[in-house]
Amino acid sequence: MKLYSTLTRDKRDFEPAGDAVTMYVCGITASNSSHVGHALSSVVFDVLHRYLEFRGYEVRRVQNFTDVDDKIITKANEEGLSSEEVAEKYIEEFFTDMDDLNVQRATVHPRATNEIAGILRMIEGLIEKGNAYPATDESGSVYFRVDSDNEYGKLSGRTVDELLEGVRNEIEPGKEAPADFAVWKASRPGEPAWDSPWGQGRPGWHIECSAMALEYLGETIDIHGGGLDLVFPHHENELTQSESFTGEKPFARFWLHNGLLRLDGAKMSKSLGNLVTVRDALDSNSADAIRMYILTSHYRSPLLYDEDNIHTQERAARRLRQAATAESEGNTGESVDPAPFKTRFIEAMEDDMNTPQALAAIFDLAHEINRGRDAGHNLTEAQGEMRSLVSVLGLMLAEPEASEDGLSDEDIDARIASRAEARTNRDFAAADAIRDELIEAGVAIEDGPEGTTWSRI
RNA sequence: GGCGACGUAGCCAAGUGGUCUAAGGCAGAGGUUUGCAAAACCUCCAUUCGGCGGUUCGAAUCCGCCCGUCGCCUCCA
Repeated sequence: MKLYSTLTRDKRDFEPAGDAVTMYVCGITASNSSHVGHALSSVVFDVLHRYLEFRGYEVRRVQNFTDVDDKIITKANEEGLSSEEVAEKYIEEFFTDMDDLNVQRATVHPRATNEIAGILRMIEGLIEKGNAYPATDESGSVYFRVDSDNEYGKLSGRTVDELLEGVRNEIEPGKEAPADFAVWKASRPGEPAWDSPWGQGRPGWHIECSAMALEYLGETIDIHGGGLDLVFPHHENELTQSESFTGEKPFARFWLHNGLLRLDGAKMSKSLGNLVTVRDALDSNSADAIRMYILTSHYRSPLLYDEDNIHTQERAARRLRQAATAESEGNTGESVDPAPFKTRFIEAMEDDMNTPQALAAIFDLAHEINRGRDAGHNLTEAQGEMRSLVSVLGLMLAEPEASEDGLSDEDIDARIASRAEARTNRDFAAADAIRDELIEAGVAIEDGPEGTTWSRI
């Protein structure tokens, strides 16, 4: 499989260094409900995980939670809760959202606050090696000395000089140089805090990920993933900390970054106030439609959130569902051969996870199955293969469930029976009225040779 | 200001030197089927890839300029 790495800026053949693929994906900061941008990133790496397993690899994926940071503390103060309670609430919500999106759990979901010991070991090691130093103003914070790594900037393609050309560079007291960043933050009274050799404090954001990757995946990991907005400073800092601490390079063999979701032309983010939460999206769209919308564009491209465009995927999803459940009307002895479509699917996925092409192959297979159905060919093998390929993309092709205020299955069956009677009596006006009523209630019906079937839409 | 990405049919979106007379989805048109529909199937739907030049036997794909959109440089998937 070829994958594009942000570090080398090209596509390269990917093989895991060890027996299992080790993958670290940056998770959320548990200070708010997850939005569709988080869903995008999670779906992308979920599909990568599923595909690698489909190709026979064992995958060890770690996705962390940042459960202590300034925003969580602010939120806790606003809501009169503890930091832990806020984090717990949004972590649970994240899992519910992701379950509903059919995103599989990572192998491990570590939380920063459970990893303090490893974080402290790492900071102490960095100080010993001269890569970090306690704040010069004795505040109790610890900073990473960017100057100690002459390769700093290699991931984001920036030099320290360029970074300093940024508009604002307030030099925090206690820093030796403006580009240095905190690995340990001294806490103020009332904030969550842990004991350390430098006093009470909490870990800096970047060091958490370095420590958790080391703890659960080792000194060198195969794939590091996250949103494109994390390249700088988060991943740049994580990289320099990890390589400085372990002395092993590379920290990550492949750096994968998904393109960002935009809304009304701007990136979806809390600070801009243009959020659509995962829950909002799931309230008006099926998980399959949301996943298909994400997967019809390449993962590295930016994606514009558009409710109408997502909704059109419902119809596309239905098309696949129909093909997967179609029943052949004859028995010619011939079978629909899925092999060429499976080959196309694999070739597409092998090329830096080209899910739009992979989906195109699935749609063509669906087309072939439908043709085979009309021709009376055997569909069993093709439909089995189709379900297998579709599941690599995490699509469920499930019938929509009955909504609480909708008609029950029994109600629907009863109405269809009345309609059948009306049709037998050639009272088409009455029959059509029942059909319109069912459509209004979200039930589509189909008259076939063996009677009427229905499905929720 | 610095760094970078993108501009393909009505809409979404692959493709990045010849297999492109450009995938797939949605929408649309005609036909088969149907009491009528729906779904399905068949056929059609960009001589063209923001504009203008250039390189090349050959460019949507490379180079230059221009126009337009967007991202990062600060918390962010």
